[in-house]
This record gives sequence, C-alpha cells and structure tokens, in this order.
Amino acid sequence: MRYRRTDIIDRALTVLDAYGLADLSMRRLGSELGVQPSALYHHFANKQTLLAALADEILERGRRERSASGWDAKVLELGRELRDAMLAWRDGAELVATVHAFGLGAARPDEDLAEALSGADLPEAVLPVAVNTVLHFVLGHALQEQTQMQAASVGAIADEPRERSDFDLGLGLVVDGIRVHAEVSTRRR
Amino acid sequence: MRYRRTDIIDRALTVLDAYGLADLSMRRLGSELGVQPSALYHHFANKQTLLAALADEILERGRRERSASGWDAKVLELGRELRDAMLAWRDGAELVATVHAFGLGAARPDEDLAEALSGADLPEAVLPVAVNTVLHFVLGHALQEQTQMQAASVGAIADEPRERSDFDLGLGLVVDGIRVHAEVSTRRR
DNA sequence: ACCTGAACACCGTTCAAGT
DNA sequence: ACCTGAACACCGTTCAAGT
Repeated sequence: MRYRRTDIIDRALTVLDAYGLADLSMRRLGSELGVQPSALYHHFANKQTLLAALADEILERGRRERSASGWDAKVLELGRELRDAMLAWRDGAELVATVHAFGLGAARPDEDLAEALSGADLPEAVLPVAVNTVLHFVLGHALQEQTQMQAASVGAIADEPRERSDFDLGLGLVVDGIRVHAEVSTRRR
Repeated sequence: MRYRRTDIIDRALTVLDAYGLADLSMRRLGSELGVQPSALYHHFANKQTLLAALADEILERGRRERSASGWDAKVLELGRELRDAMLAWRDGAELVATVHAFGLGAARPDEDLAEALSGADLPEAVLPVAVNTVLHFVLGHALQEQTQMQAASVGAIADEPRERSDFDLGLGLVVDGIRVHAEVSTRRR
C-alpha cells in the first residue's frame, strides 16, 4: 500500500473523529493504514506537523460561501464559520486551538479576520491586537462548548443541560479608545 | 523520604519551571523526589489531578491585594492578576488553560470574575457568558504572550521584537444589548 | 519514492507486597 | 500512611536496509 500525504490526512481525520485526539498516535494511525509507524515520517517531519496539517484541513473543509457586507457582519460570519468547522470533528476545537497556540498551521483565519477588521478603520498597529482578541474568544469558546458537549454525551446526562450556550454573545473591542463590535453565535446546533 | 501532597506540588512546580510542561512526567517527578513513580499515586489519583492542583497553586501564589472599586476596574484588576500569575511560571498559561478547558481545577477565577461582573447589573442568565468571555480572552492572550516570549528566548532572536503586545487592550462585551467594558493590560513586563 | 524492522529512550497506571 | 518492584500496555522518533 503506497500512500500520499492527502491519504494520510484523510485517514487521520477519520481516526480523530472515531477515537479522539488522545488516541490519535503515530503508531495507531500507521496500523490503521496497514503500515509501520515509521512510514509516516516519510510524509511528515513529525507528529506536530501532521497535526498542523490536520487543523488546516478541518478549517478548509469548513469553508463556506460568505455573503456578509459590513465589516462587523463579516467578523460575525467568520467567527461562526470557524466555530462550526471546529465543532464538526471530535476534539476539533482542541486540535485547532493547540496548533494555533504553538504558532503552527496556516494563517488563514488570521488573514481573513484581518481583512474583515480592516474595514473598521483601526490604526494599523492595533489591527493585529483586534484579530487576536476575536480569535482567542472564538477558539476559547468553541473549546469550552465542545468540552461540555462531549462531557455531557459521556454518562453525565444527569447534569442539567447547560443553558449558557443558548445566547447570542456580542464581542466588542475597545482598543486605544476605538470601538470595534462583532457577534459570535453560541446557539446550540 | 516520606512526603505530603504539598511537598509534591512544590517540587512539581520547580520541575515545571526548570524543564517545562512536556518534561513534567510522573516518572521524572518521582526521580526528582527520589521516589518510585508509583508512590505519587498514593497522593494523587492520576496525573490530571496533579496538574489541576498545580494550576490551583499557581493561581493561589499569584494572588494580590485588590483595591479596585468600580466593577470594570475590578475586572481589569482580576485579569491582570490572573495573567501575571500564569506568566510567572514556565508554561504556566498552557497549564492553567488546559486544566480549565477540561473543567478541572478550582473555580476561583470564575467566582471572582462573577463577583466583579455582578456589579454591572447584567441579567442573571447572562452573567456566566460574560465571565467566560473575559476568562477566554485572558487565558488565550496569556497563552499567546507566553508562547511568543518563550519562542523568542529560544534562538529566534533574529525576528523583530513583536510590538503588538505593547498595548493596553480593552475588552468590551455586548450581551443582549447590554454593554460591559473591561481592560486587560498586555504591556511587556 | 515509499516502506520495513528493529531499536532507543521514554510514557501513565496498577497492584501485590513491604515498613 | 507511604513506599517499592515489577509488570502492562503503550508512546515519538531514528535509521539502516529493502523494493
């Protein structure tokens, strides 16, 4: 069996979704492909690189048509797309957040957000701060949503269904006195 | 050598600070204490529990006198305290963020923030959303600050010193039409 | 180009047994 | 109460060698 990079990423995604991030080991992925673990190192320098490629693929597959016109509506739209992309896969938020925290993976969401936020006429130096703040919020919130969803699906059905995710939450920034405003949906799907 | 829980936490913190979270293994901590790794399981049910206790200790040691009076000044003060507490230890932000994401560790920061934000007269149901948003922002931002600090201290001195952390960043919330405002310092120490 | 086989240096956790 | 010793079932990564 001879594989290409994309084959391995595809299979890694199904393993992720079926068994979770903790069980996505190089050895497990290898055996799932019917291949020695060492064979994977022909395609990826190390596990981190593979995970970064996985995170990119998750975001890529979550891409949607974008129709919003105002800069704040654009930010909202991007936040929703990002969140939905991560929540579509088991441990997706954890994977993407980890990869992002370590500065790996594509800068796609950063660029898209920067493009949207550039419509807010922020001072140039302040734009990256705004991008990061929105991104932190979306990643952190999705991480928590997913953790709670998955915790709820494992036995702890006894706990009252958390209601705090049932709001539309507005995120505003005030950077050097300039107000930025955007919203991120946290409604249950 | 007979140890108590607190001895182990103390030593774990020095190992964390010296070698980082990735090298803080039960085996390594055991050998650092001159004890079999299995001995640690007399004091902690598992590694996750130990890490949660470590996160709590980091926040506890970072506690400061609080003097702010307005609710928004209180939120700012708490955010700064939290951030400084995490940045005081190698991988401190990663540790605390991970423990928090998995719903472990003390609910201390949540309670403190809820107390501060309760002064904003938000609808009851909306308070936890505001708490989580501020917390996500502070954790996510500290995580990124620390990652970049540590990346910069390892060889990559060539890169231009990132200037985007040199701002006071304001975080505003708009929840169900009600405005909340707080600030978090991102100045270099 | 892609993979095998074997090795290296590790992990977290359990459990009977010791003092 | 606290620890040892040994075991179980794993890890990521490297590297010579094969096709």
